[in-house]
Amino acid sequence: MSFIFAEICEMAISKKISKTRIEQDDIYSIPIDEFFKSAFSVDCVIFGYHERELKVLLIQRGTDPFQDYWALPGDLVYPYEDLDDSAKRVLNDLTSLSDVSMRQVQTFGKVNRHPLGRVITVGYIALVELMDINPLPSKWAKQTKWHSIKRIPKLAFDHKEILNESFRALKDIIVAEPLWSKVLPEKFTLTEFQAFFETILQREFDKGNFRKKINGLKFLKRLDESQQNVRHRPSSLYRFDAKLFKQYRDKGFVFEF
Amino acid sequence: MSFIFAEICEMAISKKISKTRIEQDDIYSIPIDEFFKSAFSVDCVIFGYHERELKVLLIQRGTDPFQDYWALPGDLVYPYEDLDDSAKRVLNDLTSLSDVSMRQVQTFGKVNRHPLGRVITVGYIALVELMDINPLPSKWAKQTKWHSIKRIPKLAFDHKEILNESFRALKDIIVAEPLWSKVLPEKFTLTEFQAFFETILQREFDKGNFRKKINGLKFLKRLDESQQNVRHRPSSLYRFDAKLFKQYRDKGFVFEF
DNA sequence: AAAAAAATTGTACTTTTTACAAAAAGTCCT
DNA sequence: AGGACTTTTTGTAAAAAGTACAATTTTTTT
Repeated sequence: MSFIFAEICEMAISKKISKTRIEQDDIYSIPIDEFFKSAFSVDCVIFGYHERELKVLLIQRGTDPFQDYWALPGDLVYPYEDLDDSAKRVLNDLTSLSDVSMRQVQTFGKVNRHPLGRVITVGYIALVELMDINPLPSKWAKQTKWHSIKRIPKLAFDHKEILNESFRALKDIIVAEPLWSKVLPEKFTLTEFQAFFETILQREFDKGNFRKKINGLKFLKRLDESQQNVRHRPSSLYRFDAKLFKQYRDKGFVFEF
Repeated sequence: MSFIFAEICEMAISKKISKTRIEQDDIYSIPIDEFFKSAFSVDCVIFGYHERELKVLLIQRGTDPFQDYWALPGDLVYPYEDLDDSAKRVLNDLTSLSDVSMRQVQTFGKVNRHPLGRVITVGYIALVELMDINPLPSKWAKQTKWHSIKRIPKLAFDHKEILNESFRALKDIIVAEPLWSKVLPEKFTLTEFQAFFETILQREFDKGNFRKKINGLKFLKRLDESQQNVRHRPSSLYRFDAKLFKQYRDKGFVFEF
């Protein structure tokens, strides 16, 4: 299954669906049908993490409006589809990932945010390990590419605003949700663990103090193994225990940095 | 101007707009128009605070579906209306308040959340001083009433879930936004200030330690006045300085309890 | 004048944070 | 083998923040 938003846009242009907007005060003079000449979409901010680098998966639009602009992947919500499922579908179409949870961030509903009609869009985010993914080409996009969060090009529609809010939301979420477990290797060092937070929160921590803070968290289980093939003192490896973490979170645990 | 959602529902029943749902996998077999047979609404959780009491403004539905059930006030988003404005309109229709900011919380988009068709709804919250308001009767609701947050009746649609998420969001927001300034008298005592947080966060603080924590916050300006007509030692009065608070917040200030 | 009520201040103790330093455990090079 | 080097790991002392109360103050009421 693949995206159809672009095609609907083209039909909208030719058929002039929803192209005229009513701007009057007497609500009763608006035909009932007008309330249904609108659509909702989802836009997905897919963050990719790999070795201290945070990137965002963008597509380059192949059709008007905003032809050739970079944009967030997204699509209209299907009539028989739950909103959350719709975001999952977009992710799956683009990356073939199916077990990644998408998290709702915010809804954007300015009247003129889409030039072809009334489209309210819901922003979703996900965080994935960049190397797990081979972004699929999509017939309505010229290309699909990872962009460093530090160098985002001009984006179509209000996608820059959506991205900004999403990045802010990501920072809030990683202190409460174990997103690192989807992104770090199964066995990881505390330095890698720290780097994850430093990259996303865009600040640095004192090594000793960071360790002290996470020391005693039982869901980070120290193994009897060490790093191999490093040219310095090897670090102990740790493993994430999802069950124990669940207990922590149920009691209200969040990281506090 | 008044609500029309109920009327549209009735027309939907009689005309059977959107009553059938497509449940098939081949997206291309869905007529394009079907994508536009959907609507979005806003639902508003209007919290009212007054003297250590937190309430929610609910309406009792006068029409099907969910006739006689209590529900959150809400309406369809008009075709020419920004999403945020739509929430403001609902608040204004109900309370005549126009300068209260509504804050978006979350969007609810399950396919079957509305029995008459596909309606995605966006939840908004506001906090107001209960006594400032004389809730207006509305012709499509049997009555409008404040309900204590501790005794919420069974609600229509998925409104209980919306309310739960909204209350959680309110707790998050009051540590960052000066909502108390909309709800406390212009000159207030530190005890009143403390009671505000205790009521909404549903926990108690030590008097002395609470004062210590907010001591030195320059946006709480101690006045040369005291309480009058109390049967005990009168408390000093304080005033909120919005300008100074803005400086604090711009530097990332939040209350931490 | 004493009692009562709540505001306000103080105090001693514990815990957490912060900034650094020192020690440890490997590899690399001569 | 031994020292240089790099990074991990542990430690430590001072500062700051949080906690649980107790004592004091200021007013009204009896």
